[in-house]
Amino acid sequence: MRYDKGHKENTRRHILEAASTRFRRDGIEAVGVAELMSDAGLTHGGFYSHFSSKEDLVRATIEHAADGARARFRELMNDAGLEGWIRRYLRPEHRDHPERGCLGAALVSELSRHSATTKAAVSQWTVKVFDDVAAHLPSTIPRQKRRMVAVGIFSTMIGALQLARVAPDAKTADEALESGIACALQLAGLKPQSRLQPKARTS
Amino acid sequence: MRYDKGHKENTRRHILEAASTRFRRDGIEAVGVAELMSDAGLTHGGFYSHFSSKEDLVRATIEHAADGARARFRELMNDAGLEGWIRRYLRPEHRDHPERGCLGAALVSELSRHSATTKAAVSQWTVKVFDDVAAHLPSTIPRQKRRMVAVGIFSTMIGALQLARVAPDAKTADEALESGIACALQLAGLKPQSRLQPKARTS
DNA sequence: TGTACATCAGTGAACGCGCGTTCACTGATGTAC
DNA sequence: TGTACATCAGTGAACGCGCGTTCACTGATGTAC
Repeated sequence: MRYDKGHKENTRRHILEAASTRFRRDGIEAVGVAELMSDAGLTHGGFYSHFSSKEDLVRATIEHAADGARARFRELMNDAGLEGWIRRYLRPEHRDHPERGCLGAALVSELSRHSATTKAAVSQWTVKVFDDVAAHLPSTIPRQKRRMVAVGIFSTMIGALQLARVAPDAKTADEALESGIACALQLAGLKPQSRLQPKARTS
Repeated sequence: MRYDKGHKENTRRHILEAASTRFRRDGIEAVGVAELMSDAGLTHGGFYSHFSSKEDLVRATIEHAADGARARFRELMNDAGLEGWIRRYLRPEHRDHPERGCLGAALVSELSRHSATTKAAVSQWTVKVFDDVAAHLPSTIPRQKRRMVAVGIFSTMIGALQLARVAPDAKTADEALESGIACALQLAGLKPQSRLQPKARTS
């Protein structure tokens, strides 16, 4: 068969989305190219007409996921503000479904061992997160501290989510999320006296 | 040859130490059993008289590393206090040498995809860290908030270290560490007005 | 309008390789007699 | 004291398997004439 204009680009996007889900769920190394292509409804041989190597796919997946994440970040920040974003990032559904969540939290320690090019793709995304968070901090945070606070808030969030994911029981896992929320809010200068329990939130 | 009493236990410890270093440097999945045994000066066949599987080694390595980490934590906490520990954890040497540093920071996102038994080993360690940190918080932190603050501080630290490790340039990487220190200290109620620069520290 | 050819996304067999694991074996030494 | 045997940590060849990557091929359709 011969394909529509735009067909190949569509296929590429399908592969990227399959990779994004699989990588977050199982880790990069644990997922094979053949498995991935089969998820996208294709056979493995065609992979190399889309990407030059698996590592190239990893880089492209990070960039693809970062674009999506940033768009969702902005939407949410407008709807629910910084506090809403923090609570949403650290809710139990996010902990329990890494395959639909933050690629950074799912893969950061694995990615730190990848190529400089791949790490640069991650870092371009984290730098944007820092900027976005800094821009939404309350005006009580002095200008020269905003970036530092933004980096600290995101460190707390990504760390708390990962600790929650290795917790062996619900109590420890919930505690990690709740502590992350309370501490991130405190750093942001929001509700320093806030209750420990996060509000129940739905998507 | 026939071996000394205690020889086998010694060999086991050598394997655990080789695994601990290699896993932190390259990730668990990237390191083969044969490679590991060769690091320990042995051939791969003998591996299974020490461990029932690679996953069993992973669990044992976490427990081994946790014992060492806790001993070092206590020593440092007595010498330098909570602030000293935070600064030491987030110093550039730790970022640049994961193979000699915190196993949790190096492997947490990979470990979240391992067996429940393995995750339980990680979590037993994190729970002890939380207890140790909570016990060393200044008395200004109210009793019922201490544990939450301890969890938040460690989340910030482990998150900041990982973000520093994916940073593509020295400036971004240093910023992550410095922000982590400043925010961890603020959460701990230590020097909320502290400078952004960490003190230069040596081992 | 009809025919021959070019295009090119996707197919699937095959490659060399390293993985985790198994197992028959080695050989130095302790023990039984 | 001397000899035969048991022990057991470690050896290294071999297993089946799945990996990333390559490549000759397919076949539906667009294009040239």
